[in-house]
Amino acid sequence: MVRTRIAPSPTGEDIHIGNLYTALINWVWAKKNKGKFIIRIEDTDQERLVKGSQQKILETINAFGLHYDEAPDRDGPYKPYRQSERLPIYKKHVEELIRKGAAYYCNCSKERLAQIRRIALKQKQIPKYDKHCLSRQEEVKEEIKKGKPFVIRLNVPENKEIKFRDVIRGEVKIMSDNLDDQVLMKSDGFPTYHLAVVVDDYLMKISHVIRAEEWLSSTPKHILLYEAFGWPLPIFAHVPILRNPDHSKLSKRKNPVWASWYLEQGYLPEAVLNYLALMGWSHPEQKEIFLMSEFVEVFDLKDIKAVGPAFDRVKLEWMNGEYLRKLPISNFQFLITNFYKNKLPKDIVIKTIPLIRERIKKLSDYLPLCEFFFKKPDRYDIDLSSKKELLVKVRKELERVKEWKADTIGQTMQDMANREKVKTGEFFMTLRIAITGKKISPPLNESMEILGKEECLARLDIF
RNA sequence: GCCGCCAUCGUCUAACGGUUCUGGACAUCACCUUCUCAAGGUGAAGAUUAGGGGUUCGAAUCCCCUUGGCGGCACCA
Repeated sequence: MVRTRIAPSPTGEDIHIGNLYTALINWVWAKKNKGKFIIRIEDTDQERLVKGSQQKILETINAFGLHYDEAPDRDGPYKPYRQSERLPIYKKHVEELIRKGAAYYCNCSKERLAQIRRIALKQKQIPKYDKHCLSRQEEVKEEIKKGKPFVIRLNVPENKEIKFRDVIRGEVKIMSDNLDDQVLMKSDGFPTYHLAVVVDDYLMKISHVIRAEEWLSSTPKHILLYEAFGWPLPIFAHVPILRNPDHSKLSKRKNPVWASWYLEQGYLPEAVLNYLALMGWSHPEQKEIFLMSEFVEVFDLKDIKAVGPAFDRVKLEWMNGEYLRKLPISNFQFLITNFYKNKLPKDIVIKTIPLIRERIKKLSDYLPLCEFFFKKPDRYDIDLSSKKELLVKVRKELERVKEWKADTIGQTMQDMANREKVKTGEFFMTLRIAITGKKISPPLNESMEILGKEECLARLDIF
């Protein structure tokens, strides 16, 4: 049984787009194998906890349509799915490690820790704990009994080669001497990530640990824990980290990173997911646009590349445009009215859609392009004061149009332009500005038809 | 600094030792279409496959070194 999981920390205002990418890969792999996709909230850092974060993260994952099987809000056979509710479990397991000699108590002061760190740095060595407390365990235990704060550390063996296989990267090797005696249990009684992740992944029967590359270097520590517990290793896959255009790690400064931002901008969830799927992976037939169902069909974990891809918002926009253009009109209408919180009159929106579907790349492009349908222009891109004479004539001409249809309006205007010896382009631009206020608009004749005769004449009256 | 991962057009990628003077997509540019902007169509430009050594009859593809990018080195995840 394939069981995958994402383990977000509720320390931000939403799920990071990079984490959404990891979620997608976990999700698709679970689906592909008819397995389960689990969400576990890793809230072991009490200081960085952000209120409402967990709920928002879950909400966003749902909004993107990544269905999950087990989670804090969904129950499941291995609950609870929030680490802060699993404290006794970690306590029990860390005690087992102590009995086995794989972990030990430490009550070194912050000052001492800082000092050995300083010295190591000065000697250009890896800053790591010097196992000072390991040789005085009995003493430490006495002090703990008296109420002195303590932590529990991983007892990293010396000079041991640690090897593991990563689906995406192949065999990864590292010498244990490069590893620190990581704190497993903090003085507040909460586990650190390293302990909690191993214990939970095992207890929750996670078959594939699919997470971002930033975890690659701490995986050896986790291997040590699996070995100490005598547990079999899950399959590891470290997916690439999404990058900014300059290839630095995707960050707030250079790109919007909260996943819901993309929804708020009017990107379609399917389009974002489709784009994300193309990060480090490509369709076997080189297709760029495909349904998630097809993605599930053809995806394979081992086909993901280990390179850090740049997140290109321009290509995302293109893809979103492709998705919008393929939408049936009724869906489109629903999305637009919904996007604008049902404040736009539906009947007009639906009429405008054929005019703008080829012109917008995201839902938020709609209003800037179509605002003139809902209200008179309050400013004009070009000063029309020199065109008054022409516009007065145009008004008279339009008034005589009996059948208020795009083609008759167009024909009438074209004839008039010819008669007045005004260049077609110039003529229509003048009229466009007068009606819409903008240099860029949907096709004019059709727009005028939608606006209606009365409204168009009214907009010309002011000249 | 140490450890690790990675390296094909500006960007995302294809190629799974030989149908490749590297193919596609986005972006760019030109032309066509056109009342604006798009969309669409056609085409162009863009990569001595980071550099250097090997292995091989043959290397973008395998190995080594260099360089560069990224990640990690917390009582954060």
